[in-house]
Amino acid sequence: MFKLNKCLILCPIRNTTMSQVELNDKKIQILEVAEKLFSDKGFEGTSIRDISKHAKINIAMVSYYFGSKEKLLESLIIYKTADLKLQIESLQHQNLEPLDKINKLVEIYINRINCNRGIFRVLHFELTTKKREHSLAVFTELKKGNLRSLETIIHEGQSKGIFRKDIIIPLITPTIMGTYFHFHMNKPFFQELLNLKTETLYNDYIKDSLTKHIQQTIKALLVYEN
Amino acid sequence: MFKLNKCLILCPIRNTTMSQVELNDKKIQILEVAEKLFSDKGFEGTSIRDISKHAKINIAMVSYYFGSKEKLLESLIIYKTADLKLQIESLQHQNLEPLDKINKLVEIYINRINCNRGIFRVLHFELTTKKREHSLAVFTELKKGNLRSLETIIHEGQSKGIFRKDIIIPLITPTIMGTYFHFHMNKPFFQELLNLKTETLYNDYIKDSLTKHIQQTIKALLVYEN
Amino acid sequence: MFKLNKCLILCPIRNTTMSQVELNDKKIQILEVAEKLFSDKGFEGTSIRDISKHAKINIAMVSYYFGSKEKLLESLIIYKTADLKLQIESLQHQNLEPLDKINKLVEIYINRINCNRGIFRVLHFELTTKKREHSLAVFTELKKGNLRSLETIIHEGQSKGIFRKDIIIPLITPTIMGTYFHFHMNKPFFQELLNLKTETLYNDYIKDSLTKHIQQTIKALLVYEN
Amino acid sequence: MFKLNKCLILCPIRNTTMSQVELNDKKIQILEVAEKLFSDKGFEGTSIRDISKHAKINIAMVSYYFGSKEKLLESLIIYKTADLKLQIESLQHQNLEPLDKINKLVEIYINRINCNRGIFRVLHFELTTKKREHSLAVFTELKKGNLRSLETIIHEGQSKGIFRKDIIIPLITPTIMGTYFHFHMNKPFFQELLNLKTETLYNDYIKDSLTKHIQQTIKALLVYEN
DNA sequence: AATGAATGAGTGTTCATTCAT
DNA sequence: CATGAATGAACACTCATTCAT
Repeated sequence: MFKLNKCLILCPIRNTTMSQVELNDKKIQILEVAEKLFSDKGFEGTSIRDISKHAKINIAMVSYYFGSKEKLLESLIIYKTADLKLQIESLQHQNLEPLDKINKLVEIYINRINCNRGIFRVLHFELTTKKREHSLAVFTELKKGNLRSLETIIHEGQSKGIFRKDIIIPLITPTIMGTYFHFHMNKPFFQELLNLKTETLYNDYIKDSLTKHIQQTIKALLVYEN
Repeated sequence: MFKLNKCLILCPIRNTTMSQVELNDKKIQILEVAEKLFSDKGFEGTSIRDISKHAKINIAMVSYYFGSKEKLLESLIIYKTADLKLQIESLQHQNLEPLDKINKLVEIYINRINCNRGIFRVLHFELTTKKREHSLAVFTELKKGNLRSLETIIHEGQSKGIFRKDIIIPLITPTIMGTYFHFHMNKPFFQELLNLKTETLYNDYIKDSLTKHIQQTIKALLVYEN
Repeated sequence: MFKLNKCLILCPIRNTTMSQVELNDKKIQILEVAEKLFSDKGFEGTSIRDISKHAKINIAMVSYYFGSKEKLLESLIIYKTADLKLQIESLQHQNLEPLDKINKLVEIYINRINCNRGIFRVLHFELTTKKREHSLAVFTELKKGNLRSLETIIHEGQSKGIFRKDIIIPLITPTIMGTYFHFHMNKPFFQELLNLKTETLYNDYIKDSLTKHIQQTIKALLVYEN
Repeated sequence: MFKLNKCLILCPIRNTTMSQVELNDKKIQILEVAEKLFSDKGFEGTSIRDISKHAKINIAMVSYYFGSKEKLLESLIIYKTADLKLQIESLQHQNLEPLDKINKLVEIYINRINCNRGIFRVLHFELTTKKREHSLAVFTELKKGNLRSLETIIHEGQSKGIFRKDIIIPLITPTIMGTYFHFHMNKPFFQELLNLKTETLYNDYIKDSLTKHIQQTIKALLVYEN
């Protein structure tokens, strides 16, 4: 329960005014459905008819509201990534030890991604496809910002003598995010292996064990000296 | 040069007889083209027309040879994953220290995946889609086998007192593989960030710096004591 | 300058009350835009969206004002052909020699059609389509009236012994109008051929050379004896 | 009967090898249907469904055979205009008086256009639309060639002192063709007016009276001196 | 054994029109 | 009175697949 709340707080706030398109309830409904279907079946594997059926709206509404299927994807990405950046940035101004900041950062990352599985899946599936290199700009900016935040924290730890210096900082994010993604991509495999039969068990495992594993891994990498 | 050879040796041997379907040159040609296109544009984003055009074969050949587009994907997976398992298994019988075995294992993993980028991308993109949970069996067996090999090595290190014991072994593979995948999925991002303008530079970075980063990370995780 | 004025005088007077529909400024605006677009791209090739965009009105206005796209076309034809008939009729009561009357008639015809290129194009393109045989009534009446006027003049000339008698009067109008239309339908061809680079040059050519050619042709036909 | 034969002889020979696309029977069937429908309802007013229904072929065949609806139109134009030029050219080498040549030319023109009503309607309707200026090239060349033939004949007549010299030759074609077109465009009007109830009567009127009217007109224009 | 021809189902999109406000 | 939102039908076109040869 507590965790669920935590997640909701971190999830993107609905109906917030967006820079590009106004979002009424029906648009949001379409976006939510699209996120789920794109995430489940991929962009090309999802037809506008699918979306309209699940969202219980007329077929023509998607083109009417978003212009095209492609633009729907763009709107979806903008909508869902709108407030992703902020929390990481705020972290570096908190009064915490570098290691605690890193642990916190990992927790935020995993929690945030896990709450937004759908869109992150889309981001990874569709944006890395050569066809759609274009919509990548927003996502790239997000990654750059996050990397800068991470660098600030690690440099702080390095100058305090806590973190070792022979590490490649840009490769730390792949380790954090990649561990989560690889785990989640192989969800059925790990559900069977680790006996995580229900969604709740699976989610709890991510929030507890997996998060802890990643924190432990990053800590070891940053602190351990040969 | 040396590395390229190494890679070629590890890559799946062409024309090897397969259990299910006989592969003549034309079938292989189709499979190779399919791998590239599926990897670039996804399964749904690739049409049989695309494949037949690139493979310079008749459009009806794909259905004729493989039965359907879906079955082409299955054949592709079987074809490309056929000899993936063997080398990891042989590792545990080599006369090496546990840590060296781990380092070797990471190297083999990354090298193998990197040589087979295309099919791994397909495996991650298409097999994790709900639509195609079915073809997963082969892949699952592979993962289980690899996990057993890893466990053997780590248990050896643990019983020798070299590796710590409070680690979750099944989560180590996600860290190894996930780091690579996340890096590769964001190829354009890292190419710009790390100034890896050419394919050669990019590949060398993976084989040197990225592999070393993962080895360093896993080592730290296994060896470091709080 | 003089000719331009002349043209304006002959053009349909705006805001005149019509029998069937009242025309406010917005309706007229729509009609004018519709004429241009129908003329340029055809009836089927023009969408209500096009019209509403160019006329800067709401998309629903067209259906609201005119009932349907089809009825808009009808309204357009009625609106634009409303005062076409009058001037020809008045001609026969003027105190002129038959040949001068014919010359005058040709001039009026060509000038009038040229001033109303748009609607005449629509009349020829869309009304001759089997789909829309129905709206033809107005146009037919117009043609009948004009033919009667022409007959009166020619009969006058024939009874005066000026015009030959072995001519088929109803075929004279096709020669007059057809020459103009065929010229105008091949506008780009003749603009290149006759070096009529600007709109002004093109219009002047019609008002001078083309009109004279038609007058010369009709005169020869009427007067020449084998 | 005789006239029908004459027409058939002049009409484009089917199944003749074409430069660009091979035409099998089904393609020709589609082209014939397309010609009729485009002629009746315009290009935009005709849907691929219409064509496929009338030609009793699958909807997909049109795109399959011709690539697109637009390209179908192009193929149609090329197919139907392929052999239009030749006959006019051959005329100037015949041993005839200039006036007879002109009469012959008018007869050929009218006969040819009348036999190919459908395509000429398309040529005039669709090619003069701004949208499709592109496919015009073939047609333009045809017109230029025809104009040159006409000029040769008239110059011959002028140098022999038979034809007057104060005429604008390029405007003669509009008079010939335009008279026919305007007559045909107003087919229902003239059918009623001239009591041409059947198709045969209508066609005979064109071949006799209309042709004679045009010949008479052009002769008068060329020969008559003020 | 291999393929060109053909097809029905499905794609994303645009259409003219309606209707509640 | 006027309009933004919404809709079902139709659009051109592409899809994977089949089948006669």
